[in-house]
Amino acid sequence: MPTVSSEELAAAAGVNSAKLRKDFSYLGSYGTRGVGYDVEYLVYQISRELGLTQDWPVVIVGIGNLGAALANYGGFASRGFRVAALIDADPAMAGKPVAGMPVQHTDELEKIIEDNGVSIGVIATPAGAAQQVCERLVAAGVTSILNFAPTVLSVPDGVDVRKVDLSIELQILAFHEQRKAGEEAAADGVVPPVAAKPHRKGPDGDVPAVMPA
Amino acid sequence: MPTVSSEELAAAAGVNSAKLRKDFSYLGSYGTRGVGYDVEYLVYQISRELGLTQDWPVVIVGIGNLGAALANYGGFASRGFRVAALIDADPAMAGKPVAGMPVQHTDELEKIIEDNGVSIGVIATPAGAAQQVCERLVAAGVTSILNFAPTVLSVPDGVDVRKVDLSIELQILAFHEQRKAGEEAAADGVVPPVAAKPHRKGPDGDVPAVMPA
DNA sequence: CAATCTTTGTGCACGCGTTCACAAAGACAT
DNA sequence: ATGTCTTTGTGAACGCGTGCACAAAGATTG
Repeated sequence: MPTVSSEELAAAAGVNSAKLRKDFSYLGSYGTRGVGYDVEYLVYQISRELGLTQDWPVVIVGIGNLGAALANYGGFASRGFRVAALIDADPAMAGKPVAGMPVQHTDELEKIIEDNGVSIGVIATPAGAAQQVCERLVAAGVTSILNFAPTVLSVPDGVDVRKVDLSIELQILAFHEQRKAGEEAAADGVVPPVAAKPHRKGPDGDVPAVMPA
Repeated sequence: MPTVSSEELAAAAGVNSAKLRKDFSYLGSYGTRGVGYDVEYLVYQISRELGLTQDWPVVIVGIGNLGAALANYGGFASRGFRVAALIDADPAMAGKPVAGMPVQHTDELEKIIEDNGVSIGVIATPAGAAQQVCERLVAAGVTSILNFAPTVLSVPDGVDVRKVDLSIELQILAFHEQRKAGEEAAADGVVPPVAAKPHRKGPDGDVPAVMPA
């Protein structure tokens, strides 16, 4: 029986082995003392807990470049997601195949959601259309929304929204890039604009808490 | 002179006003006691610290659906990012206009990066090509990489990589969706599969620490 | 100019998550 | 069967970030 120890997994993942064992114990995944965790059982437990063993039908609304990219993205199927439908407001798109699936018109939205028991919707429309689409999704029974449109959606209680802003990640890179440049300049004896007057150091001594590492 | 107090900002952002003041004090942004912060100066300070006032030329490699979506994304320009070039390995794409800009062939990669002083690269290629593209970017002088390809990139020290996995956000939604369903079932007296044997509760009592809220 | 009022900047304490460290459990060898 | 060795599961301690609370600063008013 193939097994792994918490120590091996921790080293591979770069985390503390005790934390890993605590997290596993939360799942109720019993390991065997002196041996480790049964790999197969562990994979199953984690998959189940994360919802990977379930079938999650999702609809993608707004089949522009981003919507098409999402429809073609291979990572969904392997994680239990099934693209139930591609929906777009443009009548010219209707019937057009994207990722081997015909695009359907927004008029069909409610019917599609009810017929497929969809509870997760992806919004990849322009910002202007997002709120309206959101409301129709929610009214039709969707309770989780992944929003790629650059707008903050307002939803009733009980509905989860996650907003993905593609430029935020770039922002973070630029922030670090800037401080790389600043450090070099400092090493050269030039005062960098950013660190010109470090009035006070943050709690971690360098990076403000609001900025992800 | 228009001003804001930390209290107002904190209420608007839904955070603690003391934390907000601490973060501001890190920036060296002096407020005026009894008055608050000068809005204009504050905006400038934060923009500068975050790198929004700088010009960040970026290249996007891999102009498929996702690359095109990124090229068309409006949120970049307003945050100091300038798309210096779109690069693709397909010779048929070369010269084709995307987002009002001709796609250039991978052969030009090194020259483009050096000519434009690019230090940030975006990889939107298929998984198979990502590592190779990454190495060429790094060799040409790029020190920050935003990776959309579903692969873990290995890079030398001093190079930052941020990986964006579009399915992770869906995963998180599905996780919460699952526990919503579990709670309903529990309320109905049915034992949900997830919470069937909660051997041990996590530190926060419910959600394991590895799962974002 | 003195008194009062508002809001900042920050020391201090509390709480939470991570890590340490070890007893208990089970495998494996003798 | 007994002892040894490995690895789990978890209580306890440590450290860090968040929030409280207040003194200092400056504006504003009489």
